Amino acid sequence: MADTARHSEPRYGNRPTMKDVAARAGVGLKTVSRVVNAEPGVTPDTERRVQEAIDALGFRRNDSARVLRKGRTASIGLVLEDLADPFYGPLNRAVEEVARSHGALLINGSSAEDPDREQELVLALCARRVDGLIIIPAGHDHRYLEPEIKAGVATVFVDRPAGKIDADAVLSDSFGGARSGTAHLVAHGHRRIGFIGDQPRIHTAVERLRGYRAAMAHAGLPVDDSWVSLGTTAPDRVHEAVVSMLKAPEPVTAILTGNNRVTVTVVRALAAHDRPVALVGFDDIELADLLDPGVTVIAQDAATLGRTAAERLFRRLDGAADAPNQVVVPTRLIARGSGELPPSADR
Amino acid sequence: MADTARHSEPRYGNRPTMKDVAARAGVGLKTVSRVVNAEPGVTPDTERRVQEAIDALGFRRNDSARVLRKGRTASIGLVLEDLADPFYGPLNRAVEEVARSHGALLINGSSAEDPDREQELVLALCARRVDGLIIIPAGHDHRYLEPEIKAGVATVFVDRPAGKIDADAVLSDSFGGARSGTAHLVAHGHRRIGFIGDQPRIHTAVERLRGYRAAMAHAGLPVDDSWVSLGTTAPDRVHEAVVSMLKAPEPVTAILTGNNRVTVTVVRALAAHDRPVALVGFDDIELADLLDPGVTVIAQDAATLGRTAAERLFRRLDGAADAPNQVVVPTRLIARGSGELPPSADR
DNA sequence: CTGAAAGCGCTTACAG
DNA sequence: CTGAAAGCGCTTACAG
Repeated sequence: MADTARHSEPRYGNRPTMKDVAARAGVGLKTVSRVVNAEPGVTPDTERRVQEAIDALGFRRNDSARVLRKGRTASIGLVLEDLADPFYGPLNRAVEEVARSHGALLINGSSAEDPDREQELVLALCARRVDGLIIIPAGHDHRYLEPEIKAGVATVFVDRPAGKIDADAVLSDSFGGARSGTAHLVAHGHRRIGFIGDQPRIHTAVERLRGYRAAMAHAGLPVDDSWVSLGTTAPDRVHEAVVSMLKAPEPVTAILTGNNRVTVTVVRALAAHDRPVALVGFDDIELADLLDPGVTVIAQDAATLGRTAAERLFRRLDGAADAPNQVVVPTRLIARGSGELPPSADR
Repeated sequence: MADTARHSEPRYGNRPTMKDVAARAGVGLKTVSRVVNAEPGVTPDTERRVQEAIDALGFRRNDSARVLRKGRTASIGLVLEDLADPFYGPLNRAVEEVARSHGALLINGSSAEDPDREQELVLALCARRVDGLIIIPAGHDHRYLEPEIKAGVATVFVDRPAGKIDADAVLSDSFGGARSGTAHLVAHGHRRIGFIGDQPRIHTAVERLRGYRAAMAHAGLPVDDSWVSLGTTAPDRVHEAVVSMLKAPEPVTAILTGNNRVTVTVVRALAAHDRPVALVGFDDIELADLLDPGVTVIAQDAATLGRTAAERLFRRLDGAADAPNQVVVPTRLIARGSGELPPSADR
């Protein structure tokens, strides 16, 4: 009764509050709260009066205030590498669906493969007090997250593991996938096989290289340094790598690529090449079956990756306190033609 | 001094607050606030003491509480159709970049082309008091948003216009794009051209159909009912549409598709067909240049769509109060072969 | 330079 | 069935 109507500074809006509704309906604040939250213990008549006031004023509960009092924000953060990368679309959507089924909203953003930007974004999300975080890490040192995790922010890494901290992670079987893709090429008669991957500071790039090397070693095949190229996925860089591998005195007869962006560029480069070169790509790509030859790939299940990570997160939020663990999601080789080409006649 | 340490209920965490920091540093709350927000008027010595307390406790400002007091949440909502659809990836990312440059976080979600889900999501975002909304609408009646917009939630529609309310919108030139794509096919000698589009309740689907019809009319060509098929983008549905158009006594010799998902299915269907059929697709698709023939498309600029919408939104938030308007982003025809095929010999 | 009080819009824990 | 008071963790507007 003391401080009724001191209007606030120009904010974006000037929305009615529960206090306004209470005043208009001639009831107490708590009664409005009961109606808004469908709590029992309100006579139909009172409820009707409150509801009328709500409708007349266009009241909508401010969940930001609610959240402050309740302690949970019912929101989770998802930090991925690039919202525009089609590989992450299904992962993003899968996380959203799980969040939705738990009544939580999804805040997300791109790290742009920049560790500083990742940290900035993650900490901004912590400051907003998201209940949990799902992170596709760009950096390799996540000790900055320790105080947050200790303070109760559930965190699950996906696609790549956390660096220097012990945390839940859901990963694709990069090593196994690359190994089986390479073995597939070997089985089709190739002995000089190139590998073009992403930057070596990216975990999956290193794992896939390891898988490639393991398969080559298993087959008793040497790996020439010039057959391996790790770097950015910029088309120019990848294109040069292809050209140099094919121009060498002992040119490769097959190539294994480290991810979808590399695959696309390699397909373009090979289309311009005179001699057929076999190709197995990591990650499935749209229309791969319609190219000539169809592109043989090691497909990851991005949706399963996202769903598994989100389910793990909500289990943590529901109190699961077991030790952090890693889940590995299998990959699947899909033969479509490019990986089954025989080596072209040795010069 | 009265209510020092009454520990709260089990929430997710139990983080230190400014009060804790103040107590530990032996200063007032406001002094902590000054240090945390880098406001002037704190002696170096005091600042150091506060900073030490912050570090020791692992304090991080609760932006949720800050936001409640300040009135702006520094977050915007983006509601699109499907986070997994590659068409929306670049749009999503473009919105994120603009938001980021304004210090705002992005909350987003999928409507799954369901008007009820759209409304539910939008209102949840309003309850969180996002400063603004960018919406790719699924529904056709947005009057439910009127109280929110009146209350100050800036809103920009993108890709499709709002229904039954006057609001900013940023759209692709669907009509013009479809018209020029159709005219392109006519110029290459086609007279029986099919159109396979999305569901007629989707604005862009209708506009593209209109563009198709306008071009046909302009060329003095009749349009047989059996040449037009609107419906879901489910592969089965689209496949059937293709088959039926090609089986007719007067089969079409060219097809214009209404979006990327339809295009992909049509490409697959045509690959299995004996006779070449010309194709122009709405939306560019990855690897379109590598197919044989390359797929001629009407490319939309999804990133420009997103960037333009987000910039409009922040201009509104900065006070721009001019009447709602529509911005139309041009499309671009990219000839790659499939749209330049001549009509195959008349039966 | 520093801090106590009031308030942002809700919910919690009580008391009637 | 109903509501006044206190509090969530900050910032605002003052006063010293």
